[in-house]
Amino acid sequence: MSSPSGPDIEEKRVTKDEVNSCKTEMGEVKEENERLKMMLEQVEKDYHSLQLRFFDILHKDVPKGVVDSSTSHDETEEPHELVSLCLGRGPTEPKKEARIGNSNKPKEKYVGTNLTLGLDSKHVLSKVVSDLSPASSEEPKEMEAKETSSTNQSAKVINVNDDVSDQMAAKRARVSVRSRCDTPTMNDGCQWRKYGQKIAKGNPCPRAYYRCTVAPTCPVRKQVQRCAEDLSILITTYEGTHNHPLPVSATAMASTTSAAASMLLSGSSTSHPAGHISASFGHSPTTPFNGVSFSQRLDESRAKQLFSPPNHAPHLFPTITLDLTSSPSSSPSTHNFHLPSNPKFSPASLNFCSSEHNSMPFIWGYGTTTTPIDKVRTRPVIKGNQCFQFQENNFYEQCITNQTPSREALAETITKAISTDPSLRSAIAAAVTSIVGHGSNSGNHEGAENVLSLGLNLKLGENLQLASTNPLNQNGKGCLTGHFKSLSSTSSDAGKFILLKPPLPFSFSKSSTNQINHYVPEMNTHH
DNA sequence: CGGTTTTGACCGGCGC
DNA sequence: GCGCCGGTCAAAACCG
Repeated sequence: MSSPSGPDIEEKRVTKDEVNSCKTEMGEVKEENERLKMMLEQVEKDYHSLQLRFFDILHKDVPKGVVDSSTSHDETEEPHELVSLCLGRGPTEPKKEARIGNSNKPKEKYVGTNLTLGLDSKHVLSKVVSDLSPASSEEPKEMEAKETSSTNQSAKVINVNDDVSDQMAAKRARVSVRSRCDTPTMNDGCQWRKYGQKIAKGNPCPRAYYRCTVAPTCPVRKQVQRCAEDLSILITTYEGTHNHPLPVSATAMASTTSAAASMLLSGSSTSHPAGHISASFGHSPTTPFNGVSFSQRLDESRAKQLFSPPNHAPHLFPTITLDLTSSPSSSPSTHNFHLPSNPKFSPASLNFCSSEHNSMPFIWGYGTTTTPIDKVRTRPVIKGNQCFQFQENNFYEQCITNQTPSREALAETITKAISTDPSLRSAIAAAVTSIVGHGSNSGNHEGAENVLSLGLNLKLGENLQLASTNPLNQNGKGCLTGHFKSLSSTSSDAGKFILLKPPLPFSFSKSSTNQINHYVPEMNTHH
């Protein structure tokens, strides 16, 4: 009783060993944190340089008077509201636009500056959106002017850019999303009303036309059609600009498409004025690296093969396609879409492919339809919305097997990609700035570091929380319904989960497991 | 009863 | 000028 027995000593040794191992673990974690900090700093630097570049480009390329008046105003008019989506331009009625466009020969003047597919938070995002496209910042104003007819500022903007906006009105960017989906339509969180259906030439499947009914004046439309080559693939093409706050699930979709669009914009307006942007993430053979592969290429034939929206009329608008279909055993190029391409506006293409998930993958920010929290915990690397798909499965495996070099490799690869790929940078900038702006406007001056971490934007999360209660979001059908329903439902975990998911197309993770452990409790504070 | 879907008609652009 | 085609309209049907 008095002297410690053998087992006791053994226990002490064990605990000492445990302590030591914990210490070493702590050390490793610290090192990892340092690495991640470095990575964040690098991304931050890239972001800032990108921002500067945007300003430079704008000052050079954009006609005078287009940008300035629209960027610095009415941000103070409204409190920090919900993030709303701008997909293209839609201030005027389509028919009117078409007529205006005809008179002005818009097709010859397609430039990136007039394309608006960006987040349109009334002030948060104006910075980047206006950077990407001056028209975008004036767009909501035009709409407000239409609706209220009393906003002087809006009138000013319209007057200043009358010609420009008229031309732009006829030149809207489109975002086409290809996804595997069994249901007739993909539920993207918005409320749509079907107003027409046509059987397009070359595709036995009818094309359905939908109009956004969240707001009566919302000009956004979408077309839904199954791919003739693969009926399991649903192609949804968005066109127009929401002029109302969006439900949470819609913002997720919106930011995804807007990021893709900004990629299109930057690519078409700066680097590749004439052309095809075909950025492929996930299966590119060019830089396969620890399961991470980035590539950007100007491969016309491939772009045509893969990404041309099916049977669309000659594209009056530049179109970017997000390919969310997966091709588990082969590269996306094994999809053989022999589709007409537009001679005037070649489609820009993004390919977000995962190697395994085959329906609406992380692009929406939720890796799985079931118990996302559990997934996060059991798969430590997942940061939720890794929307530029880093072939996450391979990545998981490596990380799970403690191949830390893969993380560094990832950081390196990401950094390289960001620093060398202007399109990617612009897309990232759009996404990041949307959060930065939001955070700063709401008094959270934690900066880009916060922005770049996962689920960091609490203010945004709050907004989303409000939005998630929006009954408009209850379409109850579509292949994303499972995601969004569960995420916005009252069921605790899933609902909480979405609140901290920034509806962004990008997510940069600071760390792995421990990050998430911090992350999850934070979510609860908003519930 | 209000909102949505269906579906044939209509319109405009484009190519020949 | 004509026909083809994509996109939209709008009345009727449908649904909760």
